Amino acid sequence: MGMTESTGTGDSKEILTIHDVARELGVSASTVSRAISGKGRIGEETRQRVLQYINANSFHPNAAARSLAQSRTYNLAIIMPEVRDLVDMPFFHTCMHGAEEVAQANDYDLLVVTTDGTNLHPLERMVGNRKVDGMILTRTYENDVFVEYLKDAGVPFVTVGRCYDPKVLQVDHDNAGACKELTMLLISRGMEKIAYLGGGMDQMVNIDRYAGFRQGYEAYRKQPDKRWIYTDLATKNQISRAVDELLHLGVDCMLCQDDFICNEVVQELNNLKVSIPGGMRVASCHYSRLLDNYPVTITSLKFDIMDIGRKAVQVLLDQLNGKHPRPLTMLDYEISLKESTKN
Amino acid sequence: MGMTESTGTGDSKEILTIHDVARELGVSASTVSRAISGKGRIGEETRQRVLQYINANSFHPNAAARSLAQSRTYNLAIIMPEVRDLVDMPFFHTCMHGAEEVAQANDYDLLVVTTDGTNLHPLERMVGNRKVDGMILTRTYENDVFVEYLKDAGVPFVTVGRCYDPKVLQVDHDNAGACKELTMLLISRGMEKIAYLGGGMDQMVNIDRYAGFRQGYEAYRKQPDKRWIYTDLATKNQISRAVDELLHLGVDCMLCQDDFICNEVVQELNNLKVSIPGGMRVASCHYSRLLDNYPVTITSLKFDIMDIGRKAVQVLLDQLNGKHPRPLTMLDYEISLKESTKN
DNA sequence: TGTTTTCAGACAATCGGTTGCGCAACTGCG
DNA sequence: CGCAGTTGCGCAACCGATTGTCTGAAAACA
Repeated sequence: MGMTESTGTGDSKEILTIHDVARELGVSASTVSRAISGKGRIGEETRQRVLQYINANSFHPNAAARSLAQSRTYNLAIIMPEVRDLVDMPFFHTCMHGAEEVAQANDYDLLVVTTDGTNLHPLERMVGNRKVDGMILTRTYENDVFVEYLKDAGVPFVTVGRCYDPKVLQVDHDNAGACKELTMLLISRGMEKIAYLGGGMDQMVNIDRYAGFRQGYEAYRKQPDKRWIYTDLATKNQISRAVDELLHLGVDCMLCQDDFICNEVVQELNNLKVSIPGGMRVASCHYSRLLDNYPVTITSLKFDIMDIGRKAVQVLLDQLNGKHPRPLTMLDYEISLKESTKN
Repeated sequence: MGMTESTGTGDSKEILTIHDVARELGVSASTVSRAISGKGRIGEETRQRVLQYINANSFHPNAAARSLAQSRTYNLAIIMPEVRDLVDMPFFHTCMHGAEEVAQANDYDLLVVTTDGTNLHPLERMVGNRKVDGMILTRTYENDVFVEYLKDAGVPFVTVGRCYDPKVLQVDHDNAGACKELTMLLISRGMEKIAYLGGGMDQMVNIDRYAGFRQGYEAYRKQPDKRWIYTDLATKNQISRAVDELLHLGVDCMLCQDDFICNEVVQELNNLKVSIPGGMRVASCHYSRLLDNYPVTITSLKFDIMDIGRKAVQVLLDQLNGKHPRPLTMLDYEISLKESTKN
């Protein structure tokens, strides 16, 4: 009843425009627009009438038209590395879900873009396109091409993990601080000779963790022996060999840069029938499910990864809304003290 | 030299419009548009001149304007489950990357949307919004709310994995066929008593695999003993107990519904000091890196997960472009015959 | 050379919102 | 009762592409 001029087929795929709504309510399109946005002068009564109609008929303003008029897309892009190194992917994916959560809560949408880290084309297209209001870079290198490009294209963006340029918006966990605290804790528990097993020193996160380890020692005015320190581990074999050598050097504890290395270390110790923590103490600078498979629970640092994505979007939205967030956002961590370092 | 009327600040953040290009070349905007799209009447010479200018100045037509005019966004959405069950996430993420790959290759962008599988609001917004041309549903249930909603909203979409409605666009691996073939292969290798370890029978994929197992037996006009069959395994404990019981029943081989179950089975056999394949044969209906950790290599079915995402987008784009793809796309599999089933 | 056909390309309307401006009605105050 | 100030809302000009229609010139034909 009362359908004024619909085609009558009731095919349910009709999508309303702001003009339809206006006509139906006997007001002008601009009034409807103002009712929705809440901006401009509009009577409270009319506003409610419009809002009610809109909800009842589940009207949503056309995104393209809105974005053309406002020069704002309500889209963000998250730039992901290629699926090559599968070990790291869970990190990026978790991060992405965090980002998506906050984006959705703010009526933004999230575009995923995969790149090999060198090819600028996809980025150029998105920038020229104006398809997004801002971007999240999930992996950056020293003197990153993407960072440089976005900087002088004037596109708002935020990096996940520390960026070499301190002026750039960035969100990171306090890797250095966390590793320092963990190292100090181990020392305070009587471990004198702590070995460090790390690698991939071209990545910020690894640089920071290693720095934290050294700071932990320095805080006690001590120094680790050079022979206890590995910063170039890449393959499983290298890790096993390092474990062997460290056992011969008689270290008290093996501090592993990440869950992957820690996993190998524990397996190697198992192979060698070295018990944990009886024969050797082990700790990891990053927790993941990989460390759940052992009978002994592993002492580790816990970082909430989703939070990194959440915070990245929050900071980016602040930026877009003209607030001026501090460039560096540091996220909290948690030290999970378990059996593997009982002394 | 030769800059006609730029502001001269050279701030590099100026973004060209089609009109800028037109003015610069002394043609009309419509000519530029036609040069880009290749549609409509346009001289080859002019066309090249425009194209060249566009490339040189890396001009990209504004996405919002284009999408307003064409009623086409060149966006697709992929609907992902919440991060709850972490075991399954790699599947969805891999799938997503496949989708993104093909989308990008076709100048489409991919929006990620996370939902709990019941809340229609995000979907309604995207549909009303007209923010995407089509959607990919990564997880569907019996009588899925999303499927039903999209069907009668008339939005093009494709499901990853089989859908209860055969008319819906869907992409899946031939789970039933693969499991049938694997079962037959095992029987042909002399395994008479094959146990099946599965669970989660509310999911299409599990239903199909179990069906395939039965078909494999039927093809030989044989029947597995009821006591060899588990279709309700959920926890690690249940799996260990099943393994125990099956050992007592003296089965020849344990066929595991997925990598997760297989992992547990192998670990339990290890615990019980049962050697593979000496003491027991093991096969998995799904390969993953989980199965790489053992000294013995595991016979399994290999499905290329990225391919599912790729194919989903291809099919969806075909649909959008007016081709009429068959509703069901079956993807190929590979049987990886390894030591764990040597007889 | 005159007429018809072909073709390149300009003009203008359109997509569906947003927003500055102006007009009318209403308020309050002297 | 008159005038300034406020308020509610409509008009119309955008935003930057696409596309149907129209024109003028060149090509083809007689």
